Amino acid sequence: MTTPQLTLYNTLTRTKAPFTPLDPSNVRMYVCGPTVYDFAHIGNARPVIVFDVLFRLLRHTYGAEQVTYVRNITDVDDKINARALRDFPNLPLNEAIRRVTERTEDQFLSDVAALGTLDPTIQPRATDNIAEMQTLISDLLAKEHAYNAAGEVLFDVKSMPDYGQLSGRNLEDNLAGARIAVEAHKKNPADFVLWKQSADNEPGWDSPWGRGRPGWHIECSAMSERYLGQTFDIHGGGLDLIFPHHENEIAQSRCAHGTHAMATVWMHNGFLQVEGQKMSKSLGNFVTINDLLQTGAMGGHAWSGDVLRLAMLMTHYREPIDFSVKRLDEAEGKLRDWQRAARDAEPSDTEAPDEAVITALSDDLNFHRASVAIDALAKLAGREGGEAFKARLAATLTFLGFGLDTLLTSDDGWVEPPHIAAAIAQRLEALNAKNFAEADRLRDELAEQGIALMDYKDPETGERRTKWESKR
RNA sequence: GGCCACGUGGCGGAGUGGUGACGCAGCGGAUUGCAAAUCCGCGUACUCCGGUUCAAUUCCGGACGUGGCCUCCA
Repeated sequence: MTTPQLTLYNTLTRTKAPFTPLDPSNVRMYVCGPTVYDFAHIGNARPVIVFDVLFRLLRHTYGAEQVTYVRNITDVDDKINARALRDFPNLPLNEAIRRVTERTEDQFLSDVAALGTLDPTIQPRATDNIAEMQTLISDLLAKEHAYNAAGEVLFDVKSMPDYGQLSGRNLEDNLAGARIAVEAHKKNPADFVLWKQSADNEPGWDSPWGRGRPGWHIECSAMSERYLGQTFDIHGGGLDLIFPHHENEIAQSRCAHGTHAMATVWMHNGFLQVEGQKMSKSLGNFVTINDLLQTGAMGGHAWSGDVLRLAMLMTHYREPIDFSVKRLDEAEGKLRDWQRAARDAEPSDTEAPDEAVITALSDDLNFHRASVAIDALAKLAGREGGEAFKARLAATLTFLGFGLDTLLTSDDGWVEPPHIAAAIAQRLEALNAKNFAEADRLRDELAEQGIALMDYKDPETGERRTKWESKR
């Protein structure tokens, strides 16, 4: 079977087009990662999950060793400084910052691992790439795309004739907005900082322009160049990064290198609301990945990471999502159906994921269409003689980053709490004595604990058996 | 104010210039001590107004609505 042609929507051209890697033996993707100052929220999880699916698809299409995926860790930022001062007021600043960034980075990595994501090939930190950033800034100054003013190095947007291509805005539009505070030392209000000076109580690095720290966009230009080259295939992130972040990355990289493109395809995931409202701390509906994994912040109980993953993928990545308990319930039900259907699949290293799933994903990551194919597969797997379908279903779920038994309970040697086994045995005794009232009482008692019983006949002996699952 | 997305049945969500995808929920049936699970069956939706067309939910224009960006933000 031939591999379907991958097509992707490109923000740069606002169209969907066939994807052709610059070098099929090394397909290169860069995704903007977290700024490590606080728990990642559920909105942060979306690009992580979406681009993980793309990473998996690229590995499937071009070969696992032929894909390089870089996701950075931003560990220099004024929000980090503020957090360090707040949380560790008695430590020296550098030590306090290190505590904040290490703790937050560890939390992020364990959160996203729970979401079923593969590790990116490389996860560079901004602070390990300061020298590279300085080289870029020097190049920009040498080519007169940047200037030094009031102790800052600024990018001169007027020096780039086609600035604004990605976001579809021009400098006049930006001026029309007129809400940008015009700073006197800027030649143009849209000019942005490449390097700024640090006070003694701020983190800083020595540079030709004095002790200071990098601006907000330069790190991605530096790290993508270092690990992926001056021009690479795919650059991804959230919708909100189109402007100014990605626009300015493009400006820096292209002007420094004299290239006509930084990345061929620019992909942006849509935004997310929580229960129909914009997520914000003031509304009190700010939900972190960790809240969902560990607490009852949404729906009164914790959720499995792969349920969060499916809830996120149920909607096309470019569409807005209303993240809600109802959605999570639906995702959990669907994933449980899939896991049940794949139960007892023969383990196999050679079984390939379902072709219809690959085809659907190859059409600009149409995950929902893929899930329809999985539904069909699950139905076939559940039937008599569905062994081959089971194996393919299991391979498909694994390929997509879902667990095979995270939602299963009493079957497959799942650990059964003794009190449940005892109650089930008692109930079967009552049933054999035709004492239905007592049997129903026991069943209700378990139901109150969230344990749902299901009776069925043993296929061999015709005897009544009872299985259970936790039900919320 | 400028720029950019998007508006499909109770909900989620594909897709298409011409016989209502699919899932969840719901309803009916089989099965069951009763349930659950499972299986079978059931749904005349495409924001509004114009235009193009033999034919539009699908193409074009406008209106309205929602969301995003223009300031750190996934």
